[in-house]
Amino acid sequence: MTDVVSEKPRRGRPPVSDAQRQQQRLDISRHAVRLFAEQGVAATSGEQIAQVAGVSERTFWRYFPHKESCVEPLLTKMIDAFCVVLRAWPAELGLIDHLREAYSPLLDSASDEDIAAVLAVVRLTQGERALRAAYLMLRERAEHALAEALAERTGLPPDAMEVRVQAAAMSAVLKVATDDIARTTSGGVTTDTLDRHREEIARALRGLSRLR
Amino acid sequence: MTDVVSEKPRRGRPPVSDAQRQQQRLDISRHAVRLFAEQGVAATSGEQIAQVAGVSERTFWRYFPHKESCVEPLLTKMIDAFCVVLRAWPAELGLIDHLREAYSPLLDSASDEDIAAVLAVVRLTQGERALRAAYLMLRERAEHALAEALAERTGLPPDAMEVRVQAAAMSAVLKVATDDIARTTSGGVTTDTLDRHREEIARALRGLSRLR
DNA sequence: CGATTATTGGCACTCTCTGCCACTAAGTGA
DNA sequence: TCACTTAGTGGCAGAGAGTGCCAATAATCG
Repeated sequence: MTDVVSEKPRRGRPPVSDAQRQQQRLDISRHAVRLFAEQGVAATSGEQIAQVAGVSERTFWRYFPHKESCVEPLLTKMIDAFCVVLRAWPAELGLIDHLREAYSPLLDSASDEDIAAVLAVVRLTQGERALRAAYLMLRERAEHALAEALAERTGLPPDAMEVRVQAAAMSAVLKVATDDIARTTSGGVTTDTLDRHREEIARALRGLSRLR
Repeated sequence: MTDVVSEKPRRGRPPVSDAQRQQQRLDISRHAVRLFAEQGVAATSGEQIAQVAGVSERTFWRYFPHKESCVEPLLTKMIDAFCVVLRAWPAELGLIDHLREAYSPLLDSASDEDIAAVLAVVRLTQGERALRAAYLMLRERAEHALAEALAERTGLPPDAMEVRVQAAAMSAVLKVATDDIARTTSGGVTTDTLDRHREEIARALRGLSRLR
């Protein structure tokens, strides 16, 4: 017994790969978000989402423990992308400059439709309390990721007060900027939507440091 | 018709005063929070809360549209108190100094039991997702109040980007500090629990301004 | 193919929350 | 005091959210 966990003769049907599961979730997510936007969250039943997504209601509830978590896959896609950018933040560069350099590629990594869908969700959260709550939970998860990136950068432990405070502040700034972009971007997503978002973030970060 | 709204011959049973309604909500809230802490949120049914609070289940659901909103009255009591302190923040004083002067009276305005209950709730939100979501929603409501105070102080409109950003950042700092206090305060509430909280906030605010 | 394990779908059930209606409570003017 | 009017309460039925359980199916290996 050289390795406790590797002792796997592996018989029977193998579990579905994690990537495939994520893909399936994302798929259902897109359907759900469309319905949410068209009819509102309350008026969209789990049964209906399952139906348009082509799965049984039972499996739908297995993929999403709560109805509102349908927005999760789409939103985390965007938030995770931002975290990747953050983690690549070189020590010698200011954050704003780094964003200007690295944030644009985000446009390429996601389809226009997904970006539009994400903005639609954020816009929805302004009026739908349940969605807003789910959204805030996701942002807090992102806050932890942000704290880790910050910790790595500064050498402090990720649960150090200073790290957590700065992560929380940056996360809050991101939230405000994103809300603003979502609110003011009514129609389709053009190339400069994300450019505007990046500049908005940069501006907000500058505004933050002016806090006395 | 000197006044459009005052034209009220007022017949029939008058509505209960707002204060009375709040009191009733607070009352139920205390029962609910105790049950939540003892058994967990999921294991506590609306029927049970209604029973120990001495109202019918139907009226309970009228007072609280969602089970988790039972924590609202207790939490807003604390958050509102902080907003009052903020609104009294004189222009010539630094925030940290102002807190040191004005925050302590909070101790007098609420009973020890309520303070302990609030901390218990915040501690609960660390493990109970549904409660955390409700908590974050409340904090966001507080964020708006904070933005208004900030706007009044600076003369800017409350929806100006700079105001919203700073309010969001301060709100986030408050959240982190409160989480920390709730986590480290295991037993009873002593006089210096809030003192520690105040200093924690002050320290966090200083840490915030060090963000580059 | 047969054994084995993962995933799915169906069914029944509990719990949350709402609409509706009758009933009681608390006031008004006659 | 009695009608009258309005507000709040409780009961009941029902839709929807979500879960546990089990049978059916799918995927893999020998």
